[in-house]
This record gives sequence, C-alpha cells and structure tokens, in this order.
Amino acid sequence: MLRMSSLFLRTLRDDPADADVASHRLLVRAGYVRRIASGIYSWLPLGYITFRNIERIVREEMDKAGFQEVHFPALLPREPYEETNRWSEYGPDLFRLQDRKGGDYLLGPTHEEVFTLMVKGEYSSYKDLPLSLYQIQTKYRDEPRPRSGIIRGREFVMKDSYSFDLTDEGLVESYNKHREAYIKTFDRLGLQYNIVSAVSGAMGGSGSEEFLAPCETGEDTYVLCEKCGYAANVEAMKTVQVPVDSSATPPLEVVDTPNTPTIDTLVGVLNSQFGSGFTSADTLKNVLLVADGKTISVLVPGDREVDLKRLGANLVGIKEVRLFEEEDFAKNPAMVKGYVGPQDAKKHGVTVYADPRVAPGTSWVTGANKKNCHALNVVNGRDFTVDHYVDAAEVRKGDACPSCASPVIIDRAIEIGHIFQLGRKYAEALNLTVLDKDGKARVVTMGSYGIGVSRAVAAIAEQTHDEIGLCWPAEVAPAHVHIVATGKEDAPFDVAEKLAFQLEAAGKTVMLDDRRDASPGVKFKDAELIGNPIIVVVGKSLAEGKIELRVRRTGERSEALVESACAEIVKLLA
RNA sequence: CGGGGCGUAGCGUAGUGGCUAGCGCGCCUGCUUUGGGAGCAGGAGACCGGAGGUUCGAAUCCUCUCGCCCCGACCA
Repeated sequence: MLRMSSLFLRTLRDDPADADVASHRLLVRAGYVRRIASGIYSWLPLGYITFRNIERIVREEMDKAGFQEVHFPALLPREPYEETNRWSEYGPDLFRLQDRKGGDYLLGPTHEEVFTLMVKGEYSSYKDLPLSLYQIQTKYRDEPRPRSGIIRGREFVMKDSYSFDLTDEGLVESYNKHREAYIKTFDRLGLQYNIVSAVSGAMGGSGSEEFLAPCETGEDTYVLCEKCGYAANVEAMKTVQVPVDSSATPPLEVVDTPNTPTIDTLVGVLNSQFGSGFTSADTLKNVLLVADGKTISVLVPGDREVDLKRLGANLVGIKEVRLFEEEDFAKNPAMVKGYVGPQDAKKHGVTVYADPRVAPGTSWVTGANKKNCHALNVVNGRDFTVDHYVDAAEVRKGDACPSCASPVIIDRAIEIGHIFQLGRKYAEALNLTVLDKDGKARVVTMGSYGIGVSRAVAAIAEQTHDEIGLCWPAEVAPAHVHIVATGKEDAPFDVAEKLAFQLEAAGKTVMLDDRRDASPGVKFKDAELIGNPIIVVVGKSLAEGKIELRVRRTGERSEALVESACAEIVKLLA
C-alpha cells in the first residue's frame, strides 16, 4: 500500500519551465520523474512503479511467446562492434569511454553483436534453431538533440529481442511470432497504435514494420489510408506509377525564358509568353546531388520538394547524399544552376533518378542546360532516360493510397516498437554458422525486435492524459485505486484504511491519501494529477454509511455503502 | 552543427547601473480551518550558472565560458 503520508512525493502546482510536451510536463508535475541532465531522467517512486508495471507486461508477453530472457552488460568492449564496423559507422551517437589502461569501451546503443556472439559461443547445430532471446536493458545514445522529455532521451530502457533461424521461411515465422507478441503487449498497455511498413534503413535487412502510437507530439510522420487501412512511414510510402502514351506530344522545343532560375519565376514567364494554364506541376524539378562523391540528379514534379530523408532511405547502396553547393556548380560548368534538364545527363555521366510520378511518357517543361532557356515538351523515354525510379518526392496529405488509390491522411506518432528481418548481415560479419543436415556450415538469419519501455511510459501518458492530469490504464497505473480520506475525525481515516486492506486482499493495488494536514482540495487535485483509474473519497457521506466512487477517465461519480464498496470497486475495475 | 530563447531559493517568477534582491507556490513554528490547490502571525532558505573585465558602485553593461529548452540538420 502506498501511503501518501510517507510517500516520497512532492507534486508541483506550476508547470516546469523546461517541459513542453504533455507527458513531460505531467510526469514532472505529478512527481514521477526528475531531469538530472539533458535527456537523462531519474525515476521517483510513482514513476518507477509505473515503469515496472510496463516492464512486467512486456516481459510476461515475451515469456508467453516462448522467448527467453538474458541480460547483457550495458558497458561493452569495442571489439565486437569493430568487427561489424559499427564502432566507426555509429559515429558520434555512440557513448565511448576508456578504462584506466586506455582500452576502448562503449555504452551499448543496441546489442546485435553481443547476442550474435553469445549464440555463436553456445550453439552450432541447426537442431538448436529456431531461437529467440530478449533482454530489457538500459541503452545509451548520445542524441544530437534529446527532446520531449522521456520520449527521446540519451539514456532509455528498451526491450530488444533477436531471433535466429536457419532459413528465410523460419525467419518470417519468428518475425510473425514477435509481431503477435507485440500486438498483445501494446493492447495490454492500453495504447492506440498503427502497424506501419517501414524501411529498415541503417540497420540493413528487408521486412520491417513499426508500431506507431498516434499523438500530436510524436516525431514520426506516417501515412494512413482510412479506407483500406494501408499505413506506412513516409519514407516507405510507395507511389504507384502510371505510364502515359506520349505519341501525340509535339517535339521538344527550346525557348527563351529570361530570369527564371526558380519554378515560380518560370511559371510566371510561361504563362505570360506561351499562353496560360501552366502550373508548377507542369515543370520538372531537377535536383542535383552528390551521392558518395558522384553527381546524381533526382527528378520530381515542380510542385513538390525532394524529401531528402525519404530519398536517402530508398537509395539502395548509397551511404551519403548531399545537395549540390555553389562549388559543385563551379566544378561542373555543364550544370547551369536554375536551368538544369535531364536531356544531356548521359553525356555528363550523371545518373538520373526519378520519382515514380515522373512516369514514362509524361511530358514536362524543364531546364535546357543553358542560362535563361527552358525546353518544352520534354518527354520521359523520348528526350531523356531515367536510370532508376526511386520514391523521393515529399509525401502529401491526399496522395493516392498505393493499395486502393483513396486519398491518404498524414499523422504524427511516437514509435513504440520496431520489428524487422535483419537477415544475415550480423551473422555473416561475426561468422555465426550452424551445421545443417548435410553437415555443411550455414550462416544463420536473424530478426531484430525492439520495444521502447521507458518511452512507453511517456507514450501512454501522451495518449491518455487530460487537462487536469495523468490518466493511466489500470494495469500500468501506480495503483488501481486511490483512496482519499477527508475530515478531521478518525472515522474516515479508519474506514479508508480498512477498505484499502479489503482491496488488497482482493488483489488490487492501493494508494491511500492518509495525510491529516492536507485540505480536501489538495488531495483531490493530487489524486487527479497522479491519475490512478479509480478515486474513492471517504468523507462527508460517511454519516450515511456511504463513500464516493469516481472514475478518473470519465469523471463519473457514484455512491456505495461502506460494506459493499470493495465489491463495487472491483466491479468498476473489471 | 545552424537559427531562436533562457539561466535569480526546491518549483514558478519580478527586478535593464544605486540602499538590506522582491513576490507566489512549497518548506518550518503556532493558532484557526477540513468537500476542490485554506486563513492569520512568525520563520528558514539565493555566493543572481561560472570566470574575467568596465565602474565609486554590477543580478543589471562588455568579453569569454558552462548548462538548459525550442525549431532545423541528424538519428530510430
């Protein structure tokens, strides 16, 4: 039982000045967490109880699925990360440190290497597979900019699992088992979420889905089709390409368009000189970039920007992309800034990428590769060649759903889980093989699955809070029932305590406000701020042998006789 | 790393060259009060983020520095 009279808790009346998002503000105000450095938080009793409730649910669902828990150190040696190249590839986001002998260590940002090595050390037969291991561990990432309180910290707790299989089919099966376990976990946590297809990005691998909890303050943007349920991270959103018959398009024509280095100025001149009706969507934007040192161009319709994040995620085999700068133009005199067109790309050795919207047969106004000149009727496939199609244009609300063509919406969310089929990258790098039936060594294929445990505290707070405070689902709340005793007589305090014992005997957790010196108003405000699902008030109506029951979420109030109160409360919680 | 903002008591803040740094919340003591962040009286608590400088005099002006928050870049 948590007794408010002795609980290590001080609630704040004012919002902390450095907290912006609701979860951060309320978790601080209600005395759940305190910031100790940028992106690093301490958990106070209420916060830690809530945290452990979430951790418990995650653990239970992992165990039910047959995954086995292990525990690795957070402090790790450099070598394994050297072998997979991540000591250097992870860059400045990795917390590195040295021991007294000058040996390099790191604080684990994720644990693929050590899991792989552990399995390698123990298992060597296909008969031992499939296998799924998990741990719940503190992770460290020196984020360039920690933000939003608990949502993106530099120290956070994550449940990460890894599956090990002999075959690709086995991997899919393990992946699906995790997917099921995640659904059960997040359902129990009371989170609303969407499962969206994602690109696996820096980690490599193929199939990948994210569990996103929609909320205003989320930092992930995703696309959702309300009609058919298609959901995808913007990076992973596919654009359906519709080729066009161009046989009737007049031949390419170069025209003078003085002082039109931008799409806007170009459209203006086109409409004044070549009849009206031109819009930016009729023009072709030719964005030059340097990809791993080579010049590439990316074509998108003139009314859209190139989404560099999306492009980067979809460019296969390219590590680093940056925009052309002045000095790049200076080095490449054939590229006329503001008047670039794809017509001569081949000649200059420029690889041409195009968003699928720039479909074969479509006709455009684009640069003529000559200052103050543009070309009309430039047809894809006739006047220029696209080397690769890549989803690169910004995604907008109303774009066509790739599966049913209805307009999609765009929403924000917090990423609470990520599952993906890692494949053989780490097993290969660390030489994790098992002998198959024929006695031949075969590289194991892996899956990797994460749940942000500490982040889930914030995500639930974001989705469930209201104007007056936190508002937890029963299973994660610090207590199922928050009993407030009011008045200066002993009676309400005695009745409240008795009820608390009854509830505990019935398997419910209880927080009892037994403070003698706090006024009823303070107790009510605190109860609402702390956010336990049922608030019980023992006070005035005790004269008639009654107590008051309130449901925090709905604000519903009812009365119950003291004798039947426990049963009523248990019923309310069911 | 670029842009913006902010560091004054545990928390929220006022104070733009002049007396002993002010207020609210919280905390301590006493009395009163007990169904919506109570009232009165008394009290403790601040080297004004740090260093250097200008000045008769600096929380206040200048330089440097450290830290924090937000937007972007980056990252999952």
